[in-house]
Amino acid sequence: MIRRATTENLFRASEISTTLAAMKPADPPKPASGPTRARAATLTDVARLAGVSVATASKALNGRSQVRAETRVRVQEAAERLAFRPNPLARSLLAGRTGTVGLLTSDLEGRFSIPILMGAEDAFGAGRAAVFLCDARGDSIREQHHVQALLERRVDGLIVVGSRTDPRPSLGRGLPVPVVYAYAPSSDTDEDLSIVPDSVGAGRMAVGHLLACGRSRIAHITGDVNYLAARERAEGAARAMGEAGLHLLEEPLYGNWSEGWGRAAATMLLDRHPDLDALLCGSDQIARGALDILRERGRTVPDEVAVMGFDNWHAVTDGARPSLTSVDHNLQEIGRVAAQALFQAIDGRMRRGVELQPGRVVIRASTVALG
Amino acid sequence: MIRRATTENLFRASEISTTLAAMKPADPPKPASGPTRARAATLTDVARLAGVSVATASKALNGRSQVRAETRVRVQEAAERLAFRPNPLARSLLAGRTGTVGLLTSDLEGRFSIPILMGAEDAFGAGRAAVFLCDARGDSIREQHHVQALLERRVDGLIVVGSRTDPRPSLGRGLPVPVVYAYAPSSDTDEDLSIVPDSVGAGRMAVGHLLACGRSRIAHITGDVNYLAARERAEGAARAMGEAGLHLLEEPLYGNWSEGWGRAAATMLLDRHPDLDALLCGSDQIARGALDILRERGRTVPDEVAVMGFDNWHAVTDGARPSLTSVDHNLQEIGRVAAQALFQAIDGRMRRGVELQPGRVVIRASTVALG
DNA sequence: AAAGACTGGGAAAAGGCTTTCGGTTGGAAC
DNA sequence: GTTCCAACCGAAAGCCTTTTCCCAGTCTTT
Repeated sequence: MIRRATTENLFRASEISTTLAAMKPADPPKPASGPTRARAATLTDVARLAGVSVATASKALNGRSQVRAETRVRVQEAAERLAFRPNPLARSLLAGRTGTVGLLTSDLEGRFSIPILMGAEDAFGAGRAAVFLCDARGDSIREQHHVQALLERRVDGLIVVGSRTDPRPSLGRGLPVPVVYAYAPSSDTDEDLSIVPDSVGAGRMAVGHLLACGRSRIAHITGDVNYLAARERAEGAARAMGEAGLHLLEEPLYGNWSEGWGRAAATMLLDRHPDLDALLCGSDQIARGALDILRERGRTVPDEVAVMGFDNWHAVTDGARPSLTSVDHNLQEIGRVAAQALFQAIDGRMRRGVELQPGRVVIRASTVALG
Repeated sequence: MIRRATTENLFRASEISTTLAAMKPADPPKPASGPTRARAATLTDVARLAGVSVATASKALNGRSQVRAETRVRVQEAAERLAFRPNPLARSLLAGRTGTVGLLTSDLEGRFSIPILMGAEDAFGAGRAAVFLCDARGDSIREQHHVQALLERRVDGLIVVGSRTDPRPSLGRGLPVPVVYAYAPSSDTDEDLSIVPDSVGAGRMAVGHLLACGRSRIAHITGDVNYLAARERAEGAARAMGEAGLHLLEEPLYGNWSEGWGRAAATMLLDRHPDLDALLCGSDQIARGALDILRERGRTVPDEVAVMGFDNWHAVTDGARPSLTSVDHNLQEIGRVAAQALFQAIDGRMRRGVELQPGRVVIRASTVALG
């Protein structure tokens, strides 16, 4: 059966939640008219089938030592037969730990959050913790709300993923569980742990690659000056030039992160420095714009001018002509490291401060050694 | 403090998990050396402070009728004072429902999953359910594994998000909780519910827009023929032409989803049909490639040739010259509808079959009325 | 042979909450 | 003065698992 959505079933989620406590106290809601499903086997069932007490059954299944081997086998077989799965609710009610963590993103749209989230999900999955995903959509009220909801659910810890590398307000020191900040560091650097990309290092690394290609007349176009990432990459680039006894052709050109700005800035630079032999662009999109202008002006890439970007965004780098060399920030690794640090913190070994994760240069066709 | 990652703390998550039950039965693990945190207030605390029994406290806070108004207020104030939050573990242990759902994606990288996930997360958040995120990375073994893990956690339902609109294997009929498939429909259309984009309708809609712009010599370049989405959009496009008493200039050109293919196909088409006045491209990236060729050939867009794509991927549409008209599949809405349907299913009102969600044309500068 | 040391196993408590059911009160009805 | 009925409240059971503690054997020691 194929049905097309009509207006009648296109209503919003807000209408779903069962009407909340009106003014008048109401008595038990209708007795769940849903189909009765077969009840899952409990430890009691297993114990009965194996002919032992629940205590023994528990010990047998959890590998405690006070059980005879033969009894253990009998219990295990019983558990197998009944497809018994211990109820994690009961288990964590007792243990105080739930084996869950909260992953709080500020905006899922941002393409930077996703790889981090993947890395974290991966690490947690391997460590047998489940991840609650919450998206605050850049709204701090909503964020606060989600934090409360997660704490009520007794998560064992939180990872807060930002969408920019600029410091963000800390969730505060009073939380009952450890928190790790990823990508966007917490402003409370003394107390909190943050895992962030090494932007200065990335800038340095990029220039290093261009220098290694024999380029020396290098200009830098980058994005919004209000982004710490832009300023730090520029700083790293300038330092790397300085250490080689060189200077950028001129001060970095700040603008925004768009292709349009890449085109505009590249046009200006080509007019002012017709002899430039490399263009370092603050993002792949800016680089993409610059590439378009270079082709229109008849400057061959990479022979006459080498071009590189940041972010290693495949959709952009691979479609470019020629394909674009770019600095990858290893975001997935940031997610993994954050998850691993959170595990440690939950175990009582909390690290603090800001930890920088190195990036790497991914070489494609837009850069090549001179001559 | 700022630290740079060194090899010693760059180890993998797999090393984290505490060594699993070796052959020899082992006794209780070390007694959690973590710092002791202030215990959260329980219902018992509230009851004591309010001078009532836990039973009354529970009834007062849950709006049951058997409580005097004055007593209720006293309990509420006590709860307030202690910042009491009911422990959801205890609550759902009793109720059988956890208020959690599993969101199973096949690949987080795919940019199609993300908006769906956002829509679902949004709807669930509004309905006060928490979302467990799991990424199967396109591996069915891993998927099975995650399903088991989610069921063990007693989720109330599952949403399975695919990365292509081609049907995918059903998780099966034996599951103890309802499942809704989003984007990729289940192959078991009789039993399962799937919410998918209306690709035929999208193709029809696109051609409709071009016809409305007064175009009639229209060609269609699209992606991989193995993708149902490609074939269905082409079908919709062909039908819309037929209904207008027209035909596409030639059969749809299938290739892949890249800019490179867009350039190659556009080149061929311009050679064969120099008089074409519109190019319908199966993805924004393909359209982007086509735009590049048109500009290089000196054909003005949109005056001479109108161009449009599918997916409404902002990063691509906005940077294009001129900005690209595209069909948006309303993926976020698909996520929302799926979440809402799952809620209903959990309440015992399960829908079945395949439900199509309509897309919409987002008009930008690459299409305009002729003359 | 008596005392101690293990071993295997069970009873019971704990964890926090909801719900059932029975008991108490005060007032209205007879 | 009894009977009945609400309204209100509390004791206790139940959800499912883990852990502590104790008991009954069995095996070593002197």
